[in-house]
Amino acid sequence: MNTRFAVATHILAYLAHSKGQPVSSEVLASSAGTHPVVVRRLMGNLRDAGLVQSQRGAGGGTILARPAAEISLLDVFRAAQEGEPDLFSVNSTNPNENCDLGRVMQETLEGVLGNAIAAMRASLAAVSVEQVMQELAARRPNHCPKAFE
Amino acid sequence: MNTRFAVATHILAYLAHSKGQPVSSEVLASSAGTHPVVVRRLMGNLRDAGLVQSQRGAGGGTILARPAAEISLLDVFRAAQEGEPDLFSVNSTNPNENCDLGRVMQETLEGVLGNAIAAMRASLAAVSVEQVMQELAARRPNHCPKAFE
DNA sequence: TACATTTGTAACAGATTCTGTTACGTATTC
DNA sequence: GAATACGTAACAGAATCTGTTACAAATGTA
Repeated sequence: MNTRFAVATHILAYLAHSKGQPVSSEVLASSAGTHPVVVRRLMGNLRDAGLVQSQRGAGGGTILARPAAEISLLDVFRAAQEGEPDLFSVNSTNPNENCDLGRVMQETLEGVLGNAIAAMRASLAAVSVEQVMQELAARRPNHCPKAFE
Repeated sequence: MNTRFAVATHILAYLAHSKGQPVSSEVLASSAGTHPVVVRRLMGNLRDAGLVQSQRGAGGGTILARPAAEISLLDVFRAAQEGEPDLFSVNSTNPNENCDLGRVMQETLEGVLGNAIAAMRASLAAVSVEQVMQELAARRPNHCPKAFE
């Protein structure tokens, strides 16, 4: 699993914490331990998914497009992985041989994994960004004022 | 997800089908659509996990080390990914800054995903290699004699 | 014994992916 | 008009994955 999901969740939890106040990509990148362009790149996905709104120019930045309680981690996961190869797909080799055993194998495995994938999605859908933000705040009482305040 | 899981399942289903008869890496590779060395490399993992037994020399090859009904896809998954970075781990950046927000975030996300991962493992554990082999056989009545017989 | 077969393993190339970084145009505020 | 901040393209370095070659070791057979 790439870092997109963790960074996106980090960003959204931060935005949930600074209610309404636009946050710049530089501040978010500093908190998430990455580069501002990486944040802005991810932000494109979150914006397309309707999770955040950005504003250019001095004093600009990004805010949540809807209440943090109404953004699930499944929303975040889908937005972060949008346009990427499906993380849950069963990769097989076996291109277009004269035999379709590869395809049947892939379908069989996908059928086997179907229930597990649905369970994972349901688990992500049951947790909101606000819950994550509150758990983070609870677990770090007075640390790192620069990173998450 | 890399192709190891699919190839390993393919190999074991094949071995389950050719009961007791050793199968060479060349035949397995031809069926799985990959290279014999790839099969032998994977076979090292399956051997270490106690799922197969190999024999060198003329007439050698690989056989299942225990009945196919007693090998779950969770066994296969674990063996195939052994030594690889954990597929379910939440990768975050944030090395060793003065602040441990990255670690707390990772722990929080891993806590959130814990139930989903457990559900996925349970789903894999509930399916045996024999079931996969039978489903494959049922879904391809008379095709590809060279690939799976 | 000599030889063919097959595994075990190391080493490397090519492709792909991911992250970080630089660069620059555009929009917005003061 | 200047400073700020986003949006996006482009590229480099690292890492990963798969396929491939090469070769030693083991095993069965003539």
